[in-house]
Amino acid sequence: MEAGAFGMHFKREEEIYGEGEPAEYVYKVISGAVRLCSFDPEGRRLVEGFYLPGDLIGFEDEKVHRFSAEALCDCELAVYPRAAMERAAFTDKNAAFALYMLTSKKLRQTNDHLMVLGKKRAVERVAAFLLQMVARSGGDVLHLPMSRVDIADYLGLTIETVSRIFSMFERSRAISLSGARNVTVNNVGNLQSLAA
Amino acid sequence: MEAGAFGMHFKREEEIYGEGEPAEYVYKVISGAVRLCSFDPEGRRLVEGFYLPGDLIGFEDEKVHRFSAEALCDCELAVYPRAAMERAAFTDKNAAFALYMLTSKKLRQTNDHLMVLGKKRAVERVAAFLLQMVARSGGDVLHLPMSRVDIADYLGLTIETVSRIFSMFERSRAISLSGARNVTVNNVGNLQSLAA
DNA sequence: CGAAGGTTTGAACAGGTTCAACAGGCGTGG
DNA sequence: CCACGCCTGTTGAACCTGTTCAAACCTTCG
Repeated sequence: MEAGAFGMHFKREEEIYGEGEPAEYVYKVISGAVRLCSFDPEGRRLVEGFYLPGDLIGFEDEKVHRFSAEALCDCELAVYPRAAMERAAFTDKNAAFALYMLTSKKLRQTNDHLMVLGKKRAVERVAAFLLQMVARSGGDVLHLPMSRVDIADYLGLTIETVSRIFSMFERSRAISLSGARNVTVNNVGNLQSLAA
Repeated sequence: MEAGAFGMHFKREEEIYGEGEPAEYVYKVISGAVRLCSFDPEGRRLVEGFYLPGDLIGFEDEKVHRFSAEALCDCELAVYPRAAMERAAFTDKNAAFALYMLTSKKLRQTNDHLMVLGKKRAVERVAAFLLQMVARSGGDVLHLPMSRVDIADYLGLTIETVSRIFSMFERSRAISLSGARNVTVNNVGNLQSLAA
């Protein structure tokens, strides 16, 4: 998998790959952050997820990307030709097994997301989102790389609802805000009980 | 994969396996229908999907089932020991690749479900559900094996909303009902435009 | 045949959306 | 380096979709 890898830079809001394009490469986020999203026939956008350094994208598709990938901020990616990976998966049992494990993990994450969109109220969704960011960044002080629109489209809500709930959390001292994107989570337990 | 397979029968509402149980077997639906579901900490139930003859369940988990599987009606399943499959996946490149393809397909389905729960209105969700049933049964005359509660928990709605929308579709002649579970889809195009 | 559970329907309610106006921060250019 | 302008985010109020609560109606299964 390391063979043939090369680095690539993308600027803020730049498209890494588009929905429907042939899946030629797999990418690993080195620095920065990426969002995956897709549009329904009415043009409504769903954000599938956010990807931080260490995360892999582009492998979940078989021939064609079912999401578009966009840089949330300037970022650096390692790029792997997909053909080589497929070939490896087809001949090397370890590669194929690794690919299965990867897809299986992605499926697990998607199922969690499904539970959030299917059964949680707005407050629970936002709390779950913040907890997820805390867990992934490994600290209580967050600099969110994504906008309110991105969060809303990820949680199946509107920007107004997300914004209101951020404000509500700040009033209840569960979080502190300094600017819209700098969030300190003061009380993880509090959020956990809100996330249900 | 065929080696070591055996058949098993389950009665209506019987549990095939439970959430959290070690994933010892993989099952293929031979006859009848199955639902996969899981519960959130508050006890709210999400139905992950419905499985009809030919469908495979239990393979998407690594060690422990993340869903429980229950028989919607009396049904017959082919059972494969999971250990053998894992072993095959670990040693046989074709088996591992097949498992990857299977998981990848499941992931694609889950992403579609995600779009429905994240971005569709109630009418669109019910229309999408009916269209999916038409596509899978291969005919316009459906006998739904699942209750309104199951449909509601699958679509992230309440039984009342589902029931009302079925009635609405009947009034608009898009479908005909004879009993709650016998649905004839009269106008697929109509539903498609409603599903957005 | 009768009881129990599932379904339909109605009416009131509420959470989240929509529409609208304002505030604030950030980047850009002077 | 500051000021301006735009874009993002916040807040408010009215509205609407879907929920909740409640009652009647099947229907199906023992």
